[in-house]
Amino acid sequence: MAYDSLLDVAIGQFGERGFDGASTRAIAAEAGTVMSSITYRYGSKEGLYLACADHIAAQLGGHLEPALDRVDPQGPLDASDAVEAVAGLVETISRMMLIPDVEPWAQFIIREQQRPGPAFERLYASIMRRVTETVVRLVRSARPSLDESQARATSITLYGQALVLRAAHAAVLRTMGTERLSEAQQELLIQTIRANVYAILKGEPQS
Amino acid sequence: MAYDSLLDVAIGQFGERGFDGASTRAIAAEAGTVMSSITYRYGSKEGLYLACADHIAAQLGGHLEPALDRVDPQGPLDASDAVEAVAGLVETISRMMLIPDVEPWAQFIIREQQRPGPAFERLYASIMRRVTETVVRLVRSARPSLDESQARATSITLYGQALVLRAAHAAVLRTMGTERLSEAQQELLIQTIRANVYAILKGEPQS
DNA sequence: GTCTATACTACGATAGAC
DNA sequence: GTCTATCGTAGTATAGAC
Repeated sequence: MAYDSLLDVAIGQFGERGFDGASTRAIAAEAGTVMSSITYRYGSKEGLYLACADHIAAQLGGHLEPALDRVDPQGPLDASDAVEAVAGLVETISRMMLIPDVEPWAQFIIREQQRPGPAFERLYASIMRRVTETVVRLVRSARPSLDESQARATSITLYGQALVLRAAHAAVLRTMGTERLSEAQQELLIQTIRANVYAILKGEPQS
Repeated sequence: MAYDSLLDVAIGQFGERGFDGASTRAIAAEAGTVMSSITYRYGSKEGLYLACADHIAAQLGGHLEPALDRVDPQGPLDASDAVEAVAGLVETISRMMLIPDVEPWAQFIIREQQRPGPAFERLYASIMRRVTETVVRLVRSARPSLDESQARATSITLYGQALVLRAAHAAVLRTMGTERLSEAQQELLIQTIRANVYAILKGEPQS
């Protein structure tokens, strides 16, 4: 149990303070053990960091893979079914961004995106790639008039609407005029995003 | 000149490595001076950090205030003019996100958003607030059927489409299948965002 | 005003007790 | 396996030379 506790604490610390800023001593102390446990279990501070990335990827998978499985194995889709599928996926991602538990993961990933290293590689290969490629494929089904690049650009903007809830969390709170998002405010944001997905994917007559 | 150089270097280092990870010695050395200059000029490492926030706010203002001035003093707007104004503002913000010079500022701000402190306070008060409030006001003109909360939620999602270009830069590059965004790819992303703004703000008949 | 020298603290890693 | 003790390095801050 000390095992998982060490990882969870480390994700929080790395996310909050960055790789250099986080202290192995502080991580170990918060997890109720001593610094040399980290060396013993993970070899080094960097080993712990990579183990955090793998742990996050597994947790993200747990949240997203059920939704991905629901749309992934299917063949070519009817356009309006594809719109529905994208809206559902983006909603799932948006809801995830609002779960308190994912806050440390999100901070870790956002940090890692700014200067991607081996940890980002693992995250991308294990879960992010599947999410983006699935959305791109669905967007192409929803709007066949888009070419591959246009569908990829559109997918990025759809993702951005969910991402902003975490990446600019402080600004979101101020814009909504609160210190904590109420249930109703969260639902309003999610339904707004969902409506935008429909507007974006249906906004142009399909050829 | 050593003055500004110290700030620019510090913004890059703080953005990249975080407050704790950045070293005053390294910052001073990269700026061609010694660590004690920082103590002398800014009092402490934290004083330097706050000075960085003010410097960034001033630079952001230089990029955004001309566009804000263009739409701000006007009274109630025709809905389609308001849509046009929002599209122009979001485009300005999106283009800013893609300028190489703003990368260090963006990293600094994103970091600060994850655990906002006094530096975020300064950034928000001096420039971010004006941007968000202006967009909210324009969105309400563009879609009078939205109430205040809905307009705020919509504004957040519009901002998210620009933010993702920086906050998830590594994922954007992979999704677009490149290691650096070409001019054409940048333009594609911006035009996609612009089209989305139109789709979102015109997507519903106005009451 | 800018630098050198230094005080003090905390870091990651390792060796060895148990 | 888990802890204590310790090494070498690097951090911020300060005092004082020039």
